[in-house]
Amino acid sequence: MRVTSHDVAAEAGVSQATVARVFSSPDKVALATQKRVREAAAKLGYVPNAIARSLKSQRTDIVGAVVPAKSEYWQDVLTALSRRLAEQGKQLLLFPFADADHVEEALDSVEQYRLDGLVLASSTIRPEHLVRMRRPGLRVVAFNQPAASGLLPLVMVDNDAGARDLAEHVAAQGIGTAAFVGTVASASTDQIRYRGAASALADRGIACPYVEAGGFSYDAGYKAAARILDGADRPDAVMGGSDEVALGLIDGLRTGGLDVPGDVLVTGFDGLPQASWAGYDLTTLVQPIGVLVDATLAIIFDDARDAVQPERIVPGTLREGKTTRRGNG
Amino acid sequence: MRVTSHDVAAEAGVSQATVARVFSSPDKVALATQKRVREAAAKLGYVPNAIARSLKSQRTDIVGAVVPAKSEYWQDVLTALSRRLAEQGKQLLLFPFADADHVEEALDSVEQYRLDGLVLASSTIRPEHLVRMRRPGLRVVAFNQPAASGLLPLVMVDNDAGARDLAEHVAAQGIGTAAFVGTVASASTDQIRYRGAASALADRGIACPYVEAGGFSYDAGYKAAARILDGADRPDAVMGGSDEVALGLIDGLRTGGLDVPGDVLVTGFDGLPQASWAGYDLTTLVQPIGVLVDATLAIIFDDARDAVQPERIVPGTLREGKTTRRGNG
DNA sequence: CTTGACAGTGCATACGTAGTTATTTAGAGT
DNA sequence: ACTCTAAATAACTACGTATGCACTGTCAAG
Repeated sequence: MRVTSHDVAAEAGVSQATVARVFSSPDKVALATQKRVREAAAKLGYVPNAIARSLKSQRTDIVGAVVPAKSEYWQDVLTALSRRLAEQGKQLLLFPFADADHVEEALDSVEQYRLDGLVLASSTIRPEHLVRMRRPGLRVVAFNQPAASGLLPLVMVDNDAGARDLAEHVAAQGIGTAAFVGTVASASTDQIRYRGAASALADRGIACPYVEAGGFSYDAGYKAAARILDGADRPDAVMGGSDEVALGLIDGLRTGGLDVPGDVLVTGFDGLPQASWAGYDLTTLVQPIGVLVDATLAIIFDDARDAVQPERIVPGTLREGKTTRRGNG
Repeated sequence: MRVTSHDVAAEAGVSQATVARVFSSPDKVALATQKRVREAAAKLGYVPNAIARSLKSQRTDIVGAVVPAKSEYWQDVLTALSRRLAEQGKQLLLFPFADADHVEEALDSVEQYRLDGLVLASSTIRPEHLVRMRRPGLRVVAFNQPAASGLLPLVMVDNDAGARDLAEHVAAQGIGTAAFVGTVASASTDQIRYRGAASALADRGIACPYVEAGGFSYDAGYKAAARILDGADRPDAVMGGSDEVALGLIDGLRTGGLDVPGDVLVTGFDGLPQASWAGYDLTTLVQPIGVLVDATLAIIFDDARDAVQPERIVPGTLREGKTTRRGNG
């Protein structure tokens, strides 16, 4: 049998309402009474029931996150998100989906919970799904999802500027040709990153064809490397659409007998921990995950309910690794 | 204003009870009535309130997981866990903790939710914390946590057999000396893995001193490599206490000028995706995460409430990579 | 035609809390 | 001593659903 606030009230000789106040708004209860209630609670092993609290208060103190089940990048985001929430006494409820076709199911279960907020991650969530989540009383934030612009409050890294930074850095190493190996062509982040990079390279007279890896994974990058090796003219630099793809590219190119960075320069995007590993030391654009997460939570918990959709574009940081360090210069 | 089952009932011309039954036990409602109710629900945009359901039914359909905030291995476990739960219409609530000293806080918030089950992950959770979680009505399972044996239902990979398999495999490559680089000496998995490996090696007359990396991370392994390089007699093989540490070791040894596997063989433990990456191709013991997760959920949701603490020890699989492939043989 | 079984439905209630309103108590001013 | 006010507490209700119980109607067996 669970111990309820009524039991504690009886033990302490006060009303249930007083017990509730001790745990939710202690400043309204006399100090002596508080002490008595807390002692009774401790004696009986009372713990407030969050479910009942949520039903009454219409706040769950839970933020949901709709994320792809498999992705290194999102793991880091979720870690940061859940830690920040935990600091505020809130929790993170996961709604993973296997692939784009299963997003709908995840969203169905989201609606059952009266979440305080919802983070929509993954650029593979389609616009019609995004709009569907616009419900009164639910603060939704699209995370790193350019396609949500104008539809939902949005927080993302500056993909365009980041891609340009990377491209300029690569160009400065004195390359003649380049290639961009994207993840999935339909992903909106992919498109922006490619356009940014291609545009910056074009300004320097360097062509940059687009190659689709066909996935967000290491494997996709690894396989794409083979296609680049088989191609007629090998580029001097390969820009990966994400770190995962870039790491696969590096291993794929090296397996094919090329030296990175000796023969080919490689860049990534995201700033995964693995990108910093000594075996790769990848030049990449590090996303300021902490800043992004803070901005996300600010939108969710900000009392000022803006009429306009807030949109936060946060700059990333170029991290120079040895994958773009040519020769011994 | 939220749409409730009462609103739907009014719209469909039935009682609230019937609406509730349509969504929770449809077989008790006539098909014609069901259709009418569902149409009314669709028209009004009704979605059952999971909070209220939980309060009444005393089931949340939510499983909690107490996990360390930073760890590659647990990410994979959580992914598998949340996917399996999603298939059953259940959700995963995360309770991450930064380090062992913050476990208490995580457990405090666990108690507020009336979870259907709780997965305690991480070998750094202390026994006193484990026991505290034994509460009526809450199904707790210790995941890969040997120290929980006898205290809580337990699911884990066979660390001892796995370590022996790895050790025997390494020994078969014809090594003379070895070293075991553990993660954190106080972790119970670490101890079992070391003893298993050392015992198997001792049977073949190979000594295997223990080196503590001091952490579960790549960095810890990377730094431990320096200590091995500085040591008087360099071992022919280094066994990592986990894949993360082993990957750090490899890069650390290579940075120090050694060839892996040419000069030193390296093994890991866990079977991380990164261990299969071509750049490493680490020999490791792959944990059957799917089996472990299934066993965990079976304990949580099995109606048969055993008097005895169930204990499932699942064998892992040796994965031979090139880090233990000597020369060209 | 009666009876019993049973599917289908409505009524009423309870889950445990938070907040609203009403009541008591204490303290200060004259 | 007597009001007046503010603080502290109690009584009560609602949050939205699930479920036991009672009731109605249908159908088959006797």
